Amino acid sequence: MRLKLSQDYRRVFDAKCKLVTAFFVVYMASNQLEVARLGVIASKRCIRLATKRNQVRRLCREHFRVCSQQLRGYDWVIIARSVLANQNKLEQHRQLKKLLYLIEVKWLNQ
RNA sequence: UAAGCUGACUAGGCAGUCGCUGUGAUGUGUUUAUCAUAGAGGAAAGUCCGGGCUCCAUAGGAUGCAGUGCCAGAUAACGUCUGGGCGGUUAAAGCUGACGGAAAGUGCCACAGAAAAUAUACCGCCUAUGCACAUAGUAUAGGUAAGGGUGAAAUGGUGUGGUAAGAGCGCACCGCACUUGUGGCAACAUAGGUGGCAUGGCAAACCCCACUGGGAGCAAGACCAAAUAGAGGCUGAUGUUUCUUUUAAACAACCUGUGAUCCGCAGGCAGCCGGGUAGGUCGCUUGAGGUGUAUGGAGACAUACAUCCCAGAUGAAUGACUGUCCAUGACAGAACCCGGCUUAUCGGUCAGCUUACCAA
Repeated sequence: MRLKLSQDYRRVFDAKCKLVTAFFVVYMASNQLEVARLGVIASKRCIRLATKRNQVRRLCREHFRVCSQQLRGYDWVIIARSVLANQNKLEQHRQLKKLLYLIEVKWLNQ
């Protein structure tokens, strides 16, 4: 599901549960729901061309959809950093997989 | 067949699985399931023009400012498009144009050159007179602008007559100006006559002439709900008259709006600082709409009839994976909507035209 409301975003940021890599910044906060909700931020300042911005957003959403069973019960916000735009598609895929693995190790196993 | 030019179209296809957004239907009953269906571009981009739409209680006049600038037409409108004229360019098809005015005025024209615009005379050419035996030379006075040299540009060009040497001084042709006729809606073209050369270039220098332009933009704007708050600070709220006074009214001034200035018009509290918010619904997609046929037109386009409904998000929907085929997929993502222009772009298809070669 998509994270839509402004107040939800603020709640996630205020939870201060974050993970930083070279390509992404991920915030997490628990919600009292049965599903996982995701918001992707790809700002115009980081990724200039609209096509690339859309591409990154879709990739993120797709990867989280695949893993949505493990991630349920939490709200997630992914911020894409400007380095990501210069990578090709294959590299972006690899980085996303790596990110998901890191998330699993850090939070879900606890 | 090859090379080139012009115009139009297209922008990986097919099958399967999972998912996203809108709409409709059904169920459940209050926000979710299931099914069906639709879902980015030729430039969606740059925001460079024009228009619709909305608001600013009006848009009226003068000046200014900005834009446009051969002619005719198309259009809602345009700086766009079509056709034509003229200039430039190409072997041709074609391409291309800041294409009104320099005898209204002001200004500028580096270097070189005598002289860059009131003209003038450096080297020259020629005549007369003096010096000199004389040619030559030199000095003075005068006549010239043919030749040389400079420059991006030199005061009509070429030829011929003419002359002391020369000169539109005369003549022929070309150019130019004026004028008359013819063709054309017009730009303009063309034929005749007259003049005897006047008007160097730059208007992408100011300027003049003609025409056009009120401003701001969908975060426009309308409604609903909540919250601060009809809160705080600062600035200006004047004078005269009427009235016993307050209030109120009139006139002048002042302030605000009419985003350049003045007049005019409207209003009487207005402006600034600082703080907070921007949640929902509408606007929001049926439109100068698309497609087809017919008619009119040289064309841009117009008219009539038939038919179709074709994105509408808002922390922002089009994706991922698998198989397969080929040429191995460029530039690139709607955000109120249209008409253009400009820029980016791997390719592919079709039509017309030109030239060259070959064959008949």
